Amino acid sequence: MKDPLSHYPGYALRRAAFATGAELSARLEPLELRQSDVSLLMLIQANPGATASALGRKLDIQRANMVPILKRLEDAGLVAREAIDGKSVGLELTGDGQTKLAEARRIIESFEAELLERVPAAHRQHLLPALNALWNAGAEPTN
Amino acid sequence: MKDPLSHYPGYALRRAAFATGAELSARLEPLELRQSDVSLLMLIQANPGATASALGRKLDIQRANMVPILKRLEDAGLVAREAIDGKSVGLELTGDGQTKLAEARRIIESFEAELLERVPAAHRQHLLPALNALWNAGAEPTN
DNA sequence: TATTGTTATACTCTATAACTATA
DNA sequence: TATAGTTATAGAGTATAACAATA
Repeated sequence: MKDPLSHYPGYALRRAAFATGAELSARLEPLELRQSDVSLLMLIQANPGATASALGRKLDIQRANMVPILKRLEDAGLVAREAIDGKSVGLELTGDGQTKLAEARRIIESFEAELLERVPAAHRQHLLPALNALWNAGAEPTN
Repeated sequence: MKDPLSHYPGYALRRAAFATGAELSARLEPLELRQSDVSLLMLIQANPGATASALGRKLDIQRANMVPILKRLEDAGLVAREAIDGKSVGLELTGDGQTKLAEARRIIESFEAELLERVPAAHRQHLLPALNALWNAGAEPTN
C-alpha cells in the first residue's frame, strides 16, 4: 500500500510519540504509575514546595486536571501537601514517593537510552534539540 | 522552576507532538476535518479501493474505531463505498472529497513547512529520519 | 479457519465553565 | 482584581469483547 504520509515530519512526530508513549506506559505499569505521574513526581522532587498550579503550568496540565492526578498520588502515599498560606498548598514527595520515583527513574533512563539507540548515529544528537525547538518555541502557557 | 524533564528525548517527543498536534487541529477546524480524517483521505486517495481494515492497519487505527470516522466522512459526502465482494468494501474519494482534500493539503503542506522552519537549520534534515526510526522500527501492526 | 464489518462499551486524556476563598 | 483549589461535565481518542456474514 502506498504511503503518502510518513514523509511529513508532523505525521512522523505523532506516530513516534504514540508508539513510544505506549511502550513507556507498559513499562511503568508494574509500578502502577502513569507517564503524567512520573513527570509530576520528578518535577516535585526538583521543586519541593511548588504549588499544583505552578506545576501544572510547567507541564501544561490545567489546574482542573491536576486534581485527580494529585489525588491518586496522595492516596498512594507518594506526595504530601503542606499549607503555604490560607490559599496555596505546597507539594513534596514522601519517603515512599522518593523510593517509588527512584524505581521509576531507572525505567525511564533505560527507556530513553533505548530510544536514542534506535536512532541512526548520524541523526542521534540532533533529535533532542530539534524536538525542543518544536514545542519550546511557543509562548508560555497560561493555565 | 527547575526543569528535570526536557532533556529526555521521549518527553520532548510527547510535548512536541502534543503542541504541534493542537496547532494543526486548530488549522483544520475551518474545514471541519480532524487529523485522522485528513490522514485517511490522503491514504484513500493514494490507494483507491482499499478496505477499511487495510487502511486501519496502515494508520494503526483499529477496525472498530474506523467505523465512526468513516461514517463521518461518508455523511459529509467525502468518501464513497463500493462492494468488492460479499464481504469487503472498497473506499474511494468522491468529487467533493477530492476538492476538500486539496484544501486540506494546502493547510498541511504549509504547516509542515513551518514546522521545519522552527527547527534550527543544523538539525533540520535529521528530524524526519530520526522520527521514522523511532516508530517504523517496530513490527507491523496486527489489528 | 481467518477476515471483514459492525455494535456496544469503558477508560483515559483533555477542555470548559463555574464556584469559593484567599492573596 | 487576580490567583488557588475544586467540582462537574463534555468531548475526543483509544481499547476490548463480541457477533454475523463471508472468504
